[in-house]
Amino acid sequence: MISRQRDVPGATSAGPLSRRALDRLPVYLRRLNALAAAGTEYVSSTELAAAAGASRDLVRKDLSALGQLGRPGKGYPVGVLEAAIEQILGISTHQPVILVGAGHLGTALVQYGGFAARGLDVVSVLDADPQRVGQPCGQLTIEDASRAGEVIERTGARLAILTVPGEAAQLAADDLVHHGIRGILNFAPVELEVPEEVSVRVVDVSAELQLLAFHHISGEAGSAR
Amino acid sequence: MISRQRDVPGATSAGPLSRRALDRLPVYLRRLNALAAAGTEYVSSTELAAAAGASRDLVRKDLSALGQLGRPGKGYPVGVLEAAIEQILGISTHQPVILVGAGHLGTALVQYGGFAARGLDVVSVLDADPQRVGQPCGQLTIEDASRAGEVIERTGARLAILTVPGEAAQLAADDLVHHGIRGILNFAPVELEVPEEVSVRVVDVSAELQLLAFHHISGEAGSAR
DNA sequence: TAGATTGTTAATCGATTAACAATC
DNA sequence: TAGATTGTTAATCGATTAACAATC
Repeated sequence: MISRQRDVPGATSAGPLSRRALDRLPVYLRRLNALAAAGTEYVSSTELAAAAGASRDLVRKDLSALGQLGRPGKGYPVGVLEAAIEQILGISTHQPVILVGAGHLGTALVQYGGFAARGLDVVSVLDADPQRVGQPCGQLTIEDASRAGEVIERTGARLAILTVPGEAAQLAADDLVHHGIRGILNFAPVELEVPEEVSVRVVDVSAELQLLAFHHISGEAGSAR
Repeated sequence: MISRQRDVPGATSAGPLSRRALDRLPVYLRRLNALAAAGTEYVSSTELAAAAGASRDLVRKDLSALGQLGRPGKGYPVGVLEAAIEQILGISTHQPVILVGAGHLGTALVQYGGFAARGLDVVSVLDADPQRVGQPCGQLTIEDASRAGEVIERTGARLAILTVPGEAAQLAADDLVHHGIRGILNFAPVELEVPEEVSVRVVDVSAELQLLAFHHISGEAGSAR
């Protein structure tokens, strides 16, 4: 179940990125974006550590996997580090994403806007409810979910956000995969069965809140990340 | 930064639960709920493993921390295991939760319904926009975020879901903590600074999607959980 | 009994922290 | 130079897997 370690395609050079390190890259990147906007030139591992809730040793370890980007005594050049992480995460290549399930959650995500800054374009919203088809959702118009094949072909999307009810999720996923989707961000509280070559990430909101409640009850403190 | 290991208060007996094991409990529970509803009496570690995307050895290890609940040759009694996990996660004690930020995402979560089954009641929705105050949101009526103190006192909530824009998140969190909130589920793409005794869990949707895109590009396969 | 499956210990693996020389 | 901070190796820690006797 644990991902096999594998070389990162676009990596400048240097060592392997652990699975956990990879999870932290977007967090570092968010901070770097803010620092770049503010015109800051260098950032220390200590500062990035505070932003990510990690130790500074860990930050240095993570970043050393991208190459020798830092300058002893000064820190890491913001722009260079930003570019290196963006390259690893493939942001330069703008990627089309489709969203299936135009309920409140789907609508929230379409309007969220945070995707564009990360190289991801929501190019189509689909829904199975004929009543919703044709209605606006953000800047887009809701399309018929039964036409997912056409939409995927037209947009070239390989990623999908799935915000349909739990009982509809597996069928929807099957359809998406059948038509070429290779990565699914699943908001339905259901474990999807997909072919080996398809990646799935699960966002289970109630599980998160339940664990938070547990942490709270048991007196656990601090960032429960 | 890593949570200190600590004895679980309501634990029947038995060993310590690792942080990762704790994360898996809600997943097991979801499956157990379904099995119980179907009238199944016993479930094997193999079946739970398939549902959770873990190995069956790991499932047995996790569950052994709850006590010797299984029967060799038969499996785990569904009802007993269900009750044990619910007790650990504190579901029996229904907990009030408030939600701050009644945009699309907040509305989606209020209407989501999956919380109730997990012992969590969304008892109030708040928003800072005077235009929204007084309007309905699911079964509730939106209240004024500036009155968070009164609401928290009235409802006794110690948990909050934060679905406000990123730039408003820290101020909102400060206010909530000031009025007694001790756990925050944060959807804003911002690292919150909170006192040590407050727990925060972050749900960063665009980071998840970005990582998914990365997995996809780099040809990584399978459940990227 | 034979087959299945648990609970637990030991072995492995991966990730984090500690330490420190090298460098600005 | 002195102080700060990186990059990297070794030590520690925690989590997962493997193995197997005990039990239904």
